[in-house]
Amino acid sequence: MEYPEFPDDAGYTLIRDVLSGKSGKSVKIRGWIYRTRSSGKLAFVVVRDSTGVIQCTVSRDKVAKSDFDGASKALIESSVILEGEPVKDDRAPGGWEIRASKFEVFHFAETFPITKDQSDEHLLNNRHLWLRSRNMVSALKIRSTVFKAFRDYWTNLDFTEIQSPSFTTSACEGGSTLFNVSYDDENEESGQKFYAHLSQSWQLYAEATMFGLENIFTLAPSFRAEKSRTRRHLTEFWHAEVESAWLHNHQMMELEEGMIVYILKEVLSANRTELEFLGRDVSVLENIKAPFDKIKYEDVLDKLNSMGFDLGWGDDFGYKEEKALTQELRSPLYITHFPKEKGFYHRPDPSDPKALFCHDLLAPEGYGEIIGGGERVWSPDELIERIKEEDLEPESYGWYLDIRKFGSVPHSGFGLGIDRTVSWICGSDHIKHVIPFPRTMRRTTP
RNA sequence: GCCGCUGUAGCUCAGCAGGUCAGAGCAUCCGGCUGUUAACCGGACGGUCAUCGGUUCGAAUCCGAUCAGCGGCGCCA
Repeated sequence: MEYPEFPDDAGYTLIRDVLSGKSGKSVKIRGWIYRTRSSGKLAFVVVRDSTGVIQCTVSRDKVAKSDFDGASKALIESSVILEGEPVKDDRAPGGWEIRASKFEVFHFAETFPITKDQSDEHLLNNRHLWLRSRNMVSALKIRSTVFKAFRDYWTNLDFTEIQSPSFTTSACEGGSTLFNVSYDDENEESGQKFYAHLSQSWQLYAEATMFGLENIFTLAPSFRAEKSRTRRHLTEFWHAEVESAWLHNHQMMELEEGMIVYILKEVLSANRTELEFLGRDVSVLENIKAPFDKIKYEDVLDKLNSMGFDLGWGDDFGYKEEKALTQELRSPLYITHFPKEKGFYHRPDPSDPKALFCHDLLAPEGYGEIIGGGERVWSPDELIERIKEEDLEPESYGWYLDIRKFGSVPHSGFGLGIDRTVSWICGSDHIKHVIPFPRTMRRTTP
């Protein structure tokens, strides 16, 4: 295969600008073939770039023979460079087309494995190619805005972004969902089963880092070896977490509301086209305003029981319960004051010690939990007591307990599941549709 | 960990009371068409029916095991 020289690097027009009618009389476009049809004298080549798709007509009488031959035989995903006149034409999908005067196929693609007949499995096996699809491109643009908005919101509040390790020996959730990392040769000699775990959350590290910086956040992957096979779970997911000194649970909740509203505002302003391409009902997102409804755990029990469930104090809400609560909602919902068994690190409410100063934020429309957070236990003695109550060993929390011995203060924090949030914003039916290379229990490739 | 499902051509699937059942559409290739909207017309190419074993005169079809994958639950973000 002979490759052409590296083409001119200037003078190209984005397809988005051609479609908006802003371009001049003649434009140069570069991109990839999205669809193609041809007859003996006329080829219709729909070309995409990262900003859109546009139909190009290549007429045998109006271009060099080699250009027409190339346009006729090039397969989907061939890369092309073309010049021509933009024309408003209702016969073209999108309302505009380019009548080509030059049409160069930069690289003839082999037969693209993804055609109109698609299955989940095939698209996952060919994820490295499916990333070119308008679905993936739209979702990833929205995802990028969510990351940026999260970062901007907390930076504007003077929070400091920090990084915590992914290799750790501390568990913050149950040990059953920890990934083990081996250090091959050394393990065999020492008899050690593993070298470290992969982090499930930055929280323990955040509480240590907080004492210097006071207000901090991070954007990082977390790892959970759950055997979960649902549309809401990944084994490697992106975790946006915040920790703040001198802050009560209810104050943290207010900041979170502001964050959600800010993220939505940014996405609506930057990604309306993408939301609409994905078929999202944008009005739902437009109508979300703070403050969100807040309901205590024990009141949720009553509400669910009145809907036909049979729950008592201490029972957890499964997805069925979450779905029942959020299916008809159009705005996020807070649940607070969970039973203290939910987490040893959350601070019990002094006026109701069986319940915690903590909260979950449930996304509406049946999407369910996207945030878990709360006020942390700050008294060293109380923390040790809580660890023992939960049948955990204080010895395994050595340095985490240590930080409480030196000027402990009240503080709160939360974790936001970014992928779940993007999934909700996109109106996606599966979390794996909004991350480039999803990782689940049975898929680590491509 | 538990429950359920799937595996037949490159892709999507049909065929499964066992006996011309190796099929269709799409893709690809060849031919045709000056306006197509993942077009249309004609032709060609294409499969150890996931793997291994069993039942049977005979297995894509029934049974078992294995492998791969998908969905849901519990748990969580």
